[in-house]
Amino acid sequence: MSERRYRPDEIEPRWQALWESERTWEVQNDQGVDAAPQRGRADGGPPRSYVLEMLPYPSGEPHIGHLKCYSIGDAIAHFHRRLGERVLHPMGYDAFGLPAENHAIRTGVHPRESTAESIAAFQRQFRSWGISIDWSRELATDEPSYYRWTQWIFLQLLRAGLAYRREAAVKWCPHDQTVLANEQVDAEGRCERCGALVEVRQLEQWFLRITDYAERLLGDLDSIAWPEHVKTMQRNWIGRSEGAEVNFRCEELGVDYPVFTTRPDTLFGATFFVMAPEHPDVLRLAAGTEHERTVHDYVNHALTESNQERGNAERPKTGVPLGRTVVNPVNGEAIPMFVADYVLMEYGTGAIMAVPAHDERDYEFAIEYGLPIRRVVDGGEGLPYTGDGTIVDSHPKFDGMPNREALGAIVDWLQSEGKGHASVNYRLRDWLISRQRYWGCPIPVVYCDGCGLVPVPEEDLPVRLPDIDDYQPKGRSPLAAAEDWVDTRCPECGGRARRETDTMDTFVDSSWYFLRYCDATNERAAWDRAALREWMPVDQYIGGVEHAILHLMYARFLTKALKDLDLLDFDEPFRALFTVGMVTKDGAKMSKSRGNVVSPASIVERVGADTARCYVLFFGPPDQDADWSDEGMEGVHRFLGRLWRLAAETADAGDGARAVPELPVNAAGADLELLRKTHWAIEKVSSDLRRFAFNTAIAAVMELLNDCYRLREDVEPATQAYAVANAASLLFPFAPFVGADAFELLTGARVWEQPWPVADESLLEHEEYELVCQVNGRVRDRVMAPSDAGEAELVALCMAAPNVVSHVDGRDVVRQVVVPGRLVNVVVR
RNA sequence: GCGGGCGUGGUGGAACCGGUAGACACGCCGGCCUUAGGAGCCGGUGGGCGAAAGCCCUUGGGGGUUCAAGUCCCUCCGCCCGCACCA
Repeated sequence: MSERRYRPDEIEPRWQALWESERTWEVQNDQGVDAAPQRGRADGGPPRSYVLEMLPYPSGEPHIGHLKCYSIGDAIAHFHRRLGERVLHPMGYDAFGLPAENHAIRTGVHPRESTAESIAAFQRQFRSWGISIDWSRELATDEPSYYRWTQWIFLQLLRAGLAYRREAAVKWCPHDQTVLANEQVDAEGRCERCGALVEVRQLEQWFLRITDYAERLLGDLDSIAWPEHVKTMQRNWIGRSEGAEVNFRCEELGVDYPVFTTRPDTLFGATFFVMAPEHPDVLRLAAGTEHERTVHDYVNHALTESNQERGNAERPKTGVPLGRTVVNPVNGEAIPMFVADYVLMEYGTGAIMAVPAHDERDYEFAIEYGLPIRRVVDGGEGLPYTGDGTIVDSHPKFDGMPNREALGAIVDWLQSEGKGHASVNYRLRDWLISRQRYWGCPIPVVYCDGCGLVPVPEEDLPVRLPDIDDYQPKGRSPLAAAEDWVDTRCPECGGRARRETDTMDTFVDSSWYFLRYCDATNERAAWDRAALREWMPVDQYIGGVEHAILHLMYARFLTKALKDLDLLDFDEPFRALFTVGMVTKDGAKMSKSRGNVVSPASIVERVGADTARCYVLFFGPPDQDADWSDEGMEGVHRFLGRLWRLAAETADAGDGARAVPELPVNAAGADLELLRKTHWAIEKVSSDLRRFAFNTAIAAVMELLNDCYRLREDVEPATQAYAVANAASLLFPFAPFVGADAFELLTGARVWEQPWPVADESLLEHEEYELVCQVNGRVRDRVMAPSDAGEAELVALCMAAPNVVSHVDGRDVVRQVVVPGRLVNVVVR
């Protein structure tokens, strides 16, 4: 036998070069304008599918997490291609963003350069990994040819009133010197990027009206095939609450203050009223009262506190009286007003009715300040009581009713009296997209002294990001320093105007890139609608669970907004989602500071890309976190070597006439056994691929290969060639280089041009099987049983099994449970 | 506190619908081949008792449903994730 060695360093570059020169993975859009074929249409050619992994943020070199994500996506893409579908599998880069700018601040290197360098590294490695990308559609969000259309989308939103500008209390990161979206502030009130404690500032900012879509963002979750935990996270984030809005009137000022409550059934128990320190009327209310000074001080103190301090539910409740009262509309009672920082301006109306008997926070406050507590729901012992019960001491109309029932009745009554109405509240806030940073997409508006805010005309797009020298954050956008750029003409009156100097949150860029891939080179429009009809929505989206809220919510929102603007034809961008688990090392997240980073490039250099790809798919279910181990990887490497060598040996031993092997007929003995194993593996890998069980799919190919080795002395050469070629074919989606090379050695053919193998039903069946014989549920013996045996025959076989006989041993047989194809359980007493 | 998930050999994991627990791989042990091997091939490997046949135990703990439970139900323990002063 010749000494053949598996040499990934020779095999892999050869196939890379072929796929690159032949542009193997490119797909064309249909050109016919009228055709605008619907996806999957019977007469529209092969079915299509759109397989997409989240685009990477190019910073430095790709890491193992990228390798895992793109190995998953690539396996799915290959599988669908070989099932006969036309697969769109593109790639791009989320190239704007803070890290590149911070790097520029440190080194002076322009973000465009460092980003381009990183993109080049990603391109190199994606090719070396053999990811089957349609490179003709490649994009980067920092290219004017891309962000031109990001700006165009902004203008459409602006015109529709979905983008707006207002002054607001916003989250400000003192380190990065920029405002942040709510979503970019973590639970401790820290900037998600740099970890600095976030402050609150009043600033004029751009917002997108995502709250208009809260109900649809929530409801449409039911229509998409996403992991339940991601849907749950989005539901929590949207935070829908049903209740009522009720007006409390301050007679002294003649102003109505609406409050939102989820418990209108407890309205009669309201004994005081609380406003948030940020409420615009707080100072006005206190003015002229003896409390003016203390309110002023309290509000000032509250506003300077960090979110972290404010957000701590554990600390004692504080607040001060406003010296005013409001009237409870249900009973005409005047109750005192307070300002307290446990009431949030961002939620509801910034004011609450306080029902200390039935709310823990109000209770705590009432105890602290000696306020009356009035029970109106009879139920469990002790106060506060937040459970259900019977309404008491409220109003003859409602007393005695179960509180859930009273809730609706009270809302109806309020509504008929004009004192309130049913209402729904959301936790979701409008999306703040202004960033006082340089490396982002310029917001395409100008400010004219005469005309005010003027959108840049679409024909003048893109508003190009100018080059600057000084990236140092100064509390306003570094762009403000580019005077030549800021000074411009008003598109309406031609007079002097100044450009908007804030840039957009990078999440805007990544909220529509999947649309651009469908028509990536279109210079006249962001997309041709027919191109979107061909590919969208994405059939399978793949990416890290860390984007469960931010990116995935924004992309859904923008898709719905664009549909409402009649710019596309679907409501949801991603039909199915798969979330990729993290790769750790020694149980911890890989990081430079820990020194536990596994570099894909060095792994590929050492053992080849196939081993690296197969291993990240083999070492556990892909949606779970998994720990990297070099030893585990060696096992996969050995397996690939075994496959390749057996393919080479089998080819060498043949007569040189290579062809895709046909299924050998009339096989028996070892030949039949190996053919059965082959078809078992075909079935197993196919079904495992459909459920993203790559680890068990690869294990099935290992089993097949183990049998090829075990039986190789006993089978015909044709049988062996058939089995090994199928092993290579099944492995191709996970290890494309070895898969293609081994298959070619045996057959002379290109494996990716072969249809995915189909298991032969007759080979999946056996004429007999091992029947498990149980006595009282415990396995006592195993006997061979004919596959077509009836229940009576199976019982007889089982009862005759030696070890069953000894366990039954004259005891009474109560019953026999037969599971054909599996077991017989004899129940004795 | 609310919501979601998880707990299986020395290790990563498998068992998809309640039906042979531990596939596959790592590690370890043994054999073969070789001048040599950190190469390759073959075999063994949950724990206990036993010469063997076989028996007993075993999926975080306890209880239950069932002919049959890793899987379903209850309960407790531990871990992970998301949300959280959200009215």
